[in-house]
Amino acid sequence: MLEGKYNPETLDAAAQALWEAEGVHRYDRDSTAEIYSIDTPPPTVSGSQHIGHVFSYTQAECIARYQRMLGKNVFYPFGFDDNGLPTERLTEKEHGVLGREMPREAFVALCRETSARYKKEFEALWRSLGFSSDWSLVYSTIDERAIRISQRGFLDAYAKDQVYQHTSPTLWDTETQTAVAQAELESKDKRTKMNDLRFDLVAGGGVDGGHIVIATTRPELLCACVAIFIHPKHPQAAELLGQKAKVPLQDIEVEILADDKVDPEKGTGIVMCCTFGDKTDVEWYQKHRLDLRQGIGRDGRMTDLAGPEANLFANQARRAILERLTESGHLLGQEEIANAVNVFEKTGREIEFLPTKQWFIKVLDKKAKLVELGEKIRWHPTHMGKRYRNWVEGLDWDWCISRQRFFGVPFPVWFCEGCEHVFTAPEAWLPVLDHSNHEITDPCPSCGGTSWRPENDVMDTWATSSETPEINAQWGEPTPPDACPLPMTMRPQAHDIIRTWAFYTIVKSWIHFGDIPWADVMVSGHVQVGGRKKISKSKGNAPTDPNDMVRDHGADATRYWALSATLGNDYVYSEDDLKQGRRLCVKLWNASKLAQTHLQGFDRSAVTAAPLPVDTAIRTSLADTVRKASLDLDRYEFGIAKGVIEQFFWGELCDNYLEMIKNRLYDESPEGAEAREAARAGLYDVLYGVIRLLTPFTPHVTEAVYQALFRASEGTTSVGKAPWPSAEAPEGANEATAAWDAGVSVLTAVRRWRSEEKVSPGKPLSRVEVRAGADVAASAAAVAEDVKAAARIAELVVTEDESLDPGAVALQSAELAEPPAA
RNA sequence: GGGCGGAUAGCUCAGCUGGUUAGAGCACCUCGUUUACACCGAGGGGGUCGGGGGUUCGAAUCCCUCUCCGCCCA
Repeated sequence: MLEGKYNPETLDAAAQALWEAEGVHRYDRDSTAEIYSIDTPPPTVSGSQHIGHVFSYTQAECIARYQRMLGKNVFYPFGFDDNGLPTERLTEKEHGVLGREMPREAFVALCRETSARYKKEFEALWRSLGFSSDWSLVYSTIDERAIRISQRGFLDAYAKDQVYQHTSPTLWDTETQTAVAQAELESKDKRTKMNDLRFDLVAGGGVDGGHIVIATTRPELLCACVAIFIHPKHPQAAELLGQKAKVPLQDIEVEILADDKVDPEKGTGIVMCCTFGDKTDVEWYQKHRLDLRQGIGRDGRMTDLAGPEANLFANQARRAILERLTESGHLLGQEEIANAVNVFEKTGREIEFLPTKQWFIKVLDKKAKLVELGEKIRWHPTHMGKRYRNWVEGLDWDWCISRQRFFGVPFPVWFCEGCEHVFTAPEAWLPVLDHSNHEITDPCPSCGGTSWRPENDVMDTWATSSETPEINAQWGEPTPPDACPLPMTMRPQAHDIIRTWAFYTIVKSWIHFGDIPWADVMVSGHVQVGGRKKISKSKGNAPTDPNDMVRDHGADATRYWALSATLGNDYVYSEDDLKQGRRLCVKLWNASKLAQTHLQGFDRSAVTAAPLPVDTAIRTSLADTVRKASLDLDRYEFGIAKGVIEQFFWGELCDNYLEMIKNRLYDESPEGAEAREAARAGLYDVLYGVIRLLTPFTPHVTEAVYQALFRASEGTTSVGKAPWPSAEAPEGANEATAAWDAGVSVLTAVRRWRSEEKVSPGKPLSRVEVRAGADVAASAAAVAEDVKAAARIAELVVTEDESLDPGAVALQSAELAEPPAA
């Protein structure tokens, strides 16, 4: 029974308890139905979830529910991305420790504890929103299965020659002291000084009096200067090429070389090359086979090469050496400029380039193939595919996957101490959690040595999260009890990580299977706050906490908000949407309570009465709504679908149909029995239809209605397992709809008259005459009784007026009924 | 500088394979408690669809251009 007012607090909990107890959302491993699998993004366990998570995850959840109601076997797992740097940094912050300053085992244990705690919190939020995930399929990227599959993925790539180890200048973060990948960079505008420095030219044995001027933002790197470059077409090129210059304050003479990468417009058109100030330096170092003079160490401090500035951090060294350059007269000028620098997204620190040995996955050699794969995938909205393509085409580096960190998936690899030959773990050893648990008994096949050194680096988080389809499919596992086939059906994710998560996943899938990882990608937008600002943790401008949202507005209203956007578009947070969602739930609750009073003891299967035109018309409208909503949901446009459904429910079912059938419903006389039965059947059908349509959006309130009014007769345990309603129009749809339209036109005319004349809708009218256009005049009679009921008219006269448009109605006269005697 | 979006009512957004007087919700104004619902109902005001060109019988919709905003890259 539906009793009292709509109360999401009790109703949400009851629905969720039912789903849990009945296992409603279990993936059915024995089913032969078509599988719809979703590669859910495992949220990063890095502190707190914000409303952006609720926004995008709910959008995918809506699709899961829709597909399930279409009869598909929905594989909808949940995962958590808890390995890697984000968890390390959270743990370091919470415990006031530094991973590199404590024993590795102890730090890893702390990380595990931290991630387990947050995981619990995360799961509680998703459950409170009514997510229809199969919680038995949950994974975490640091659990044994994920590690095993991640390592299997690495070994597969290694065996296929898709992974290599290489010492080269690598993107390096000096705060976390690890290599990072291109995708983890952000560019930031910084105010800095461009310094004009005098470099004296040397000829023969010494300075000959001539000099050149070089502009640099990084004078601290003078100690690492290895060459000077000039554009071959620079006016001074002919005279300077082949000469040498003395680096100010350093005991270094470097050659002046030509390269067309020098921008002749920038600075003086002559630049120094240091190892390494930026990416161009790296390119020149490799192309011109320059010396290596490493000025900055792994910890961001200057090396001994810096002389007096050794051990200072780069920015301190910059100040110090500028003082010395001023004193020595080498600093000729300074200008404040805005300079775009690359920083590591996790720390905000400027990236350095350090020559270190790292593991790389080959991507540059397969750009064309990756573009092609991207075109095989259906991107929703389509323009997101262009972003992927744009990223792939702009790649400059292979994918560096090794990190000099602690809490991550170990490389299942050892090196021969004698010859650095690589030993890879056999399959039976996976997961390799601790290298010391395994003993290599064979001698090195290359040098015969017997001493092996484990690889202590760990894999970057993305190296594992790029394997989520494989983790879901339980790729390579001995007995896959609930695996889904690959490629999966759909990947939901936000647009900012197309360049990372989507891209890396496609790379891995290509390497492992030569195929796409999923057929569809559903790309959601971001939540913004007033003024189209990005929500960011650092600004602390999140309008609300997701848990508060659910608590204050209910799960369904929260979902309603998230499902009000169009796919891929950023959406400004608005509390109005939450209120509107709540209103919809209240409306559905109240309409259902009305239905409940009239459907007591009603047996749908025993109905013999023929439907009246309005009953057929509302069924027709329902079918049309189903058709439209399905088309939108098929293309992942949940927001449009929701609008269509809402319009049907509120604007047609509540505002007109319920009003029109009220008299019939309340009429318990024997003469009215048949008309009443037809009305009850109509009410039953359209309400049952509309709660099913709304279930992907507001599953809790629709579940309450289903359990109270439909479960006994329909049989299915949950509305979430009920079949999606049919889009097939009933017999006589066209005539009925014409009659309905005529009736609504008359009804609207009477309502307008009441409003203009300030006559309460409740006051009965004894007689109303309207003039009507041809169409209305022809059809109105068929629905006259129901219109009279809704409009509270005793006698209705419709006269055709050829001067009116066919669908128009003009009220001619209306008479108030005598007020009842006091 | 390049790529991709966006700019429509006070606010948040639909509409954009060109075609009746450009829509919705909220907000605002007027009226009204009928036995599902005042978290309601009825009615109403409010927009030269960012600016400027062009194509067309006809443009919010297509083309060009400019301005501003967001994301990604350089």
